[in-house]
Parts: sequence; C-alpha cells; structure tokens
Amino acid sequence: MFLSTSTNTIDAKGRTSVPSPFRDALGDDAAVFIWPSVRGDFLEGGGEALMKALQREIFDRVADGSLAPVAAEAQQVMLLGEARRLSYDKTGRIVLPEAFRDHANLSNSATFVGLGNRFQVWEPEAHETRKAAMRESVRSTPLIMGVERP
Amino acid sequence: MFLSTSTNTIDAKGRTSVPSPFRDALGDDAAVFIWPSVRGDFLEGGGEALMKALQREIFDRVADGSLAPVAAEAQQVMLLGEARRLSYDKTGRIVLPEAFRDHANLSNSATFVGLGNRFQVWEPEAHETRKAAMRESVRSTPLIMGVERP
DNA sequence: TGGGATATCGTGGGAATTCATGGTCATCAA
DNA sequence: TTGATGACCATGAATTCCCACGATATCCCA
Repeated sequence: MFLSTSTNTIDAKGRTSVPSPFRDALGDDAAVFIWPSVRGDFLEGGGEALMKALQREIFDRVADGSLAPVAAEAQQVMLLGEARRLSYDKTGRIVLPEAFRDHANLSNSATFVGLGNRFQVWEPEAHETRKAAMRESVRSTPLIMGVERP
Repeated sequence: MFLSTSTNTIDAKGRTSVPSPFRDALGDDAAVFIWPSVRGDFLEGGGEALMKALQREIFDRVADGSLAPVAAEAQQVMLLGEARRLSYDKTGRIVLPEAFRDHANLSNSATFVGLGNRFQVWEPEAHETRKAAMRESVRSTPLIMGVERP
C-alpha cells in the first residue's frame, strides 16, 4: 500500500530516490512502472500488480461491453504505450526520463504522493496548490465510515 | 476496539507512547496509521484494518455512483497521501512527524482518544475544551439504548 | 484483608542502523 | 574519444532500536 507524501531531490543525472516506504510496498521486484498522466502535468505509477490489474480491467470492460474496442486501444496506447518500467538500484534510485520530467515540469525535486494502490509524482509547488483545493473538496464530501464527517 | 482516553508525554525526539490498550487493539502488526484531520487541529488514526476499509469504501462508492471520481481522488490525496504508517518499538512508542505535531499544536504531550474503530490525537487542553462543548451537545440528544440519559 | 513480591507501563538516553544524496567507476554506442 | 547509462561505494544526518530506571498497578499468599 502506497502511503504518505515525500519530496526528494532530482540530481544532475535526473536521478531521484523512490521513497523507502514505497519500495517496501513494491516487494522484491526492484522496479516501478510510471507514465505521464493524461489528466494533468504529473506522473502516475505503481507496481507490477497495478499494471496487470489495469490491463485486465481494460480487457474485462471490453468483454462486458462497457468499453468500446476503439476506446480500449486508446487507453492502451496512452497507458502501456507511454509507461516505462524503471528499476531502482541498491540505494533506491530511479532515473526519470527527460520526457517525464518535461511533462510534470520537474527540475530539482519531485513529490511522491501515495494513493493506496498507486502513486503520483508532482512538482512540489504544484502539488501544494492542488492539495489546498482538495482540502476544501473533502470537507464538503459525505463521510466515510464516520471518519472525516463535517 | 479503541477505548478510553489517556495523555502521554512527547519527548525531545518527538516520541510518544501509544496507550497500551490501543496496542492491544492493534494486534500483531506493531504499527498505527495516522493522518491530520481535514476538519480540525487534531490527528486521526487507526489500525491497518481501518485503512483498508476506508480505501475499499472509496472504491465501492465510486463503483455505485455515490462518489464522483474527482471527489474520490481528493479523498485519497487527503487521506492516503497524508497518512503515515508509524510503527512502534518494543516499548510501544512512535515518532510523531513534525508536520503532524504542527497540525495539532502538540508540544510536550498528546491526548489519545479512543472512538471505537479509530482514535484521535489532541493537544490536551484543546481536547478538554472540546469535551466540555460535547457534553452539552450530548445532554440535548436522545438517549442511546438507555445509556447517557440525563 | 493486608502487605510484600512481581509484572506492566511510560519515559530517558545512547548505540546502531537506515536513508537520501553526492560521487566514482565500468560499459556500451555513437 | 565523448556522452550516455547503469551499478556500486562514501558520508552525514536522521531515524529506529534496545537497554535501564522508576513509578504504578496487579497479583498472591499469609
């Protein structure tokens, strides 16, 4: 489970450390799968299990008719076509490809945000701005299990 | 089940003891999950079971249409993104991250309040004033199973 | 029922480990 | 050679672990 948020440095080689708790969540396979989000200037990622689950969901939804084959191919192009498997070394660092850094406007640092089954990578200030907006959204949302009820 | 209230010291390293009855409620996994509340200056937390249940409830509510995907992501960012898994050592202590202490205005001590499936962490005096307000509120509320009738 | 022994719990401090990050060294392609 | 790529070492700071103490609560047996 990907939890918590942390901001790490991006060095001259484009390297950054995958947060240690995330590495734990990834298990033995020393790699993450990351792709540019189609919804905004940030990256999305997860482990091998997530990638497989996403693939299967696309198949299943074509099978049960809730996703048109054309739309499925579009999903695959933007997800599987853009995603990369980035393995990290013994110190836990990956290299963020230049295209990824451009997409998310990353320069010297990156913020990893855990979202349970997946995570996102943001330019630190952009994430702060977004979070402020989300805080308001959550305050006006119905409760979840008695927690966070307004 | 998290029951009762107790106030413990926060030392120079930011450490505090998770109340022993809470540790019993947490089971084998020697860790608590804690996050800053979006509706006040205090922390909320629970065990692994609570975290998973919250995560699932978000999914389910998106599936049944009672929660918009955008609102779901906001929930995830503010809950899963802000939460941290804090494991405690053999003496039962966790380290409260500085950001958490700031959010709840904690300095030398913290009050753990059990709420059944979850708990809250308050600055002791803030909790006292809040409790006083709640006492009045409860007195004007219909009884529950004959308990707490004025 | 009293009173001493035993266990539990919270707290302080120091030692050992982990973590992020800068740097170096091979490997391979252009 | 140069430039990019990937793996491994070094380091300092931060974190986590473990042992010791004292106070409180619990137990047990007279």
